[in-house]
Amino acid sequence: MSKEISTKYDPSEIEGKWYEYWMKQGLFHSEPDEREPYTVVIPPPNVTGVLHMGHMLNNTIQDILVRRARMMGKNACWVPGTDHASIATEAKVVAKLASEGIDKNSLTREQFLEHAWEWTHKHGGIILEQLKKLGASCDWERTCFTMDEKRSESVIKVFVDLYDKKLIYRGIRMVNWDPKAKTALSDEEVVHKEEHGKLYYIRYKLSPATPFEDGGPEWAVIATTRPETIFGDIAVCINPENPKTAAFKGKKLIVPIVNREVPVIEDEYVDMEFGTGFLKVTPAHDINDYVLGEKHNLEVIDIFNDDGTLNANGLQYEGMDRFDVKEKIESDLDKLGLLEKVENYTNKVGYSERTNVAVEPKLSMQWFLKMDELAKPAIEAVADDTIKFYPPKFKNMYRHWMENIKDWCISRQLWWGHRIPAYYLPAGGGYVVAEIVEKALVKARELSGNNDLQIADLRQDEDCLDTWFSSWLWPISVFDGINNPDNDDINYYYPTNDLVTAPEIIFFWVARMIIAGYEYRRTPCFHNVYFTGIVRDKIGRKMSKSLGNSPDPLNLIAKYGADGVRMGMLLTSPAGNDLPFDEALCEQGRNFNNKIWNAFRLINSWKTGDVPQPESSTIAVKWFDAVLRKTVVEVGDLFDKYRLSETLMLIYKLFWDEFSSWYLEIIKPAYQQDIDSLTIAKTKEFFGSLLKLLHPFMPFITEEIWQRLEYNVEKPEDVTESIMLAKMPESGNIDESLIVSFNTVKEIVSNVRTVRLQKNIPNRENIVLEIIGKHDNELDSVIRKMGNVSEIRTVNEKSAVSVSFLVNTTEYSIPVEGNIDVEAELAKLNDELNYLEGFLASVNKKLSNEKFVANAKPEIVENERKKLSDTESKINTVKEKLKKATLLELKTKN
RNA sequence: GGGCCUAUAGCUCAGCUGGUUCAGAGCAUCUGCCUUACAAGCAGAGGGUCAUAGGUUCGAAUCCUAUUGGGCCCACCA
Repeated sequence: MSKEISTKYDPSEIEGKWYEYWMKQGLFHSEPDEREPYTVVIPPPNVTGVLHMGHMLNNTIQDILVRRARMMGKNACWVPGTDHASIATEAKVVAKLASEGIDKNSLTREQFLEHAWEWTHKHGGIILEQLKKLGASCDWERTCFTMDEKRSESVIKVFVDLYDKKLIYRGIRMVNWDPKAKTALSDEEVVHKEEHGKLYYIRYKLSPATPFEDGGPEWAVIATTRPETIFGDIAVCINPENPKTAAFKGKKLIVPIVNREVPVIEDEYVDMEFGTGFLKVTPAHDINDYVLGEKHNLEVIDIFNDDGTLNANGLQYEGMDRFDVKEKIESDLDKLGLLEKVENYTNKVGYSERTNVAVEPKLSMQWFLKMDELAKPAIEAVADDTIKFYPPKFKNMYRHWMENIKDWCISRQLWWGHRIPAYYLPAGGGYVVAEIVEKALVKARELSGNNDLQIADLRQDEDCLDTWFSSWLWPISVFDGINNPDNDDINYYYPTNDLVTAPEIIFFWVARMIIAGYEYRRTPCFHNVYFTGIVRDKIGRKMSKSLGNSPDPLNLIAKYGADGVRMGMLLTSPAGNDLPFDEALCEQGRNFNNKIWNAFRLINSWKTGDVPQPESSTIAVKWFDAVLRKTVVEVGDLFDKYRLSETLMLIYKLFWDEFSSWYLEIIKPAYQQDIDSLTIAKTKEFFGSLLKLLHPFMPFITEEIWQRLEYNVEKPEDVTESIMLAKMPESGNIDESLIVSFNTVKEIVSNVRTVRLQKNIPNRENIVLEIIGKHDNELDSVIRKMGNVSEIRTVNEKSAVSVSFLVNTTEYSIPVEGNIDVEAELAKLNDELNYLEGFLASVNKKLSNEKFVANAKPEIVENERKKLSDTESKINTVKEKLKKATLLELKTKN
């Protein structure tokens, strides 16, 4: 190792080298064995996605947990994979086709899927390669895809199973319909825009069938933003509590133009303050009206074609576009004298993200999963902490949602996904559900009693399943536990241990996985859920592609190294809190890398010689050993609480402050002197322990230095054993008293340094330290070395010209040359006295308060008494100093 | 509108069941240093009425109530 080592740590070569080495050695791979398993399944990113800061954070945390578990002697297995993300991927493929001038609607399902697979193969898995740059220690041999063979089979199997359990049913539901693309949209694909529209006040005449006895009003006035939907009106609703509309209870009204007689119904849903208090009920074209309609058992009249024009229910308006009808009907109503007034009105209208046309609520037949029974064990598991949430505040949210859970609409009008295994018989003959079409045929023949039915007679449902319907099985399906519920992997690795994910998918994903876990394994699917925050930019905006405010993680890695970026992310991300990301944090991470690197350079440069161990080194070794053990305990506690930021900060301080600034400085031999063999051995051992503690956070640099430190090697091929296989340091007995007395030493040294700075005494210049009072001299060798003190002597009277300071109740004094600023000294002492006397007064006040002495716990009262005596003694010392200083001032003046 | 969370140094956060780890950490700032590991560094210093107003208590950053500000989730008003 005679080669010059750079003063700057350069991660660029090192990181790639070690990742390759780990892979080659198969260190990420796990097989069941007799060790305790530790399992994490990755939240599968979109198969065609690219790495963003959210992934960076999420996967860094997983890697930290996994690497630590591995070094704690567990058989750690982190299963990676990707999600087919039906909506997002299909949208991307549609857009790509459109850019080539191909309309999705012109393709058959098979043709489209061919394009989609092509796209998936081309862009798929890029993100997994990016994760490797980050250092993710996933078991890549186990990589899964939600649409690969085993996972698809699992999904279909579960669908059939739930259907057979009568938990899946078909039902009508309001979907967001895009009349231009002629497709249903998910809520996520709808953007709400403020729109300046109109509010129409329309007269609905009273039906002659239900007249007012004594000549009441001729009509009810109804305010609506959508007069074109009157063809679908089936009722008018009022609030039963509303006095303004009470006269119309039980009456019937005539829908204008349509001339349909509809009842006045009553429901609390109606806002008494809005409009006139009358609400027209159009169940087919408004979600709330639909709910009302269901509740009151109303007929549903759909008035639109798929392209947004009116159908036959629109009477003479049939074939016209919805927006044209709106205008036409306004003037027609006006002509009929049924339009009372029109007001300007601003409301929010949903637009299709893709085609930018107003979304039309539309009823359609969908598949649903009954949730209430399935949810029960999942509610309990979180409530009783069988599954723990970090931070726990999300328990409330979870419970609230789960207790009000609605049936899950699992069908999507998309092609990219798992096609629903339902097969329709010809001519309204019903349908059957089966894993494969051959089985479906058997069932269909049974159902119809027609043995001549052929596969070709069956028509498979066009829809595919919600993406989450495959991801909810993820912790089970990655171990093939659906298809082979008793295989070795699932028996060993399941339940998984920790899940790391974002709180925004707590319902989409986390809750449903828990449900599936109980339904298919009767056990929790994981024990702990760590919720990360949202990565935001400096001004607090969520990082997103559309805002363009997200740095490219790979660029950051190139700039600061993966270890640096990992540390940057971790420094500021307590569980569940948002992470205001700032590149400066990566800089801090990089700087820390450099610090570690240089500590290594220092130790590496020492030559071991046949010299005795200096007393200060003996002490330093004992002391650091104690501090290290103590930190190991604290690190364990923090990990148990998933307080990763704090853990990293703790190790950071251990390395930077305790190890580098104190320990290394104490044991550092004088220039060109050798170090003793005892100290160097212990130092390397300490450094190794520090590297191990740091490894989960900063895998690359720790491996690099570990190899050089332990084995003096430069090439990975020379390696005997990776740090990944090393055992985490253990705590053992901690010499607490040494830590305490060392802290006093630190304080003394720090004061000495302050005096040097204030009095312009260069560090290389020796000083003498005088002690007035009680002092334990066991650690004096450390004070000598760190303060560059030539002599420490106990005196009764300190030197006349000196600067002194107080540590605990002992006064320390440094004789200085020349004059000292007595006035400043006096002022300082007076300040100190004032403070102490004020403090004393407050302590006295407490102690003279009978209620305090009577009610407070004895140890607390005792403590106050101790404070009292300590403060009194300090005051005496300060007064003494003041007296002398005053004398001195007089002397100098004379 | 319903529910949940939150407010502590310039920034990001600790501060556990009220009382010496009660006002703390890192970063940033300021001062002095190119000291033979590291200027991506070393040594030192300053900085907060713990959002506001009440209350409980011998004692409140900590518990309660209200107000204000911030955030999140759900439902979204014809």
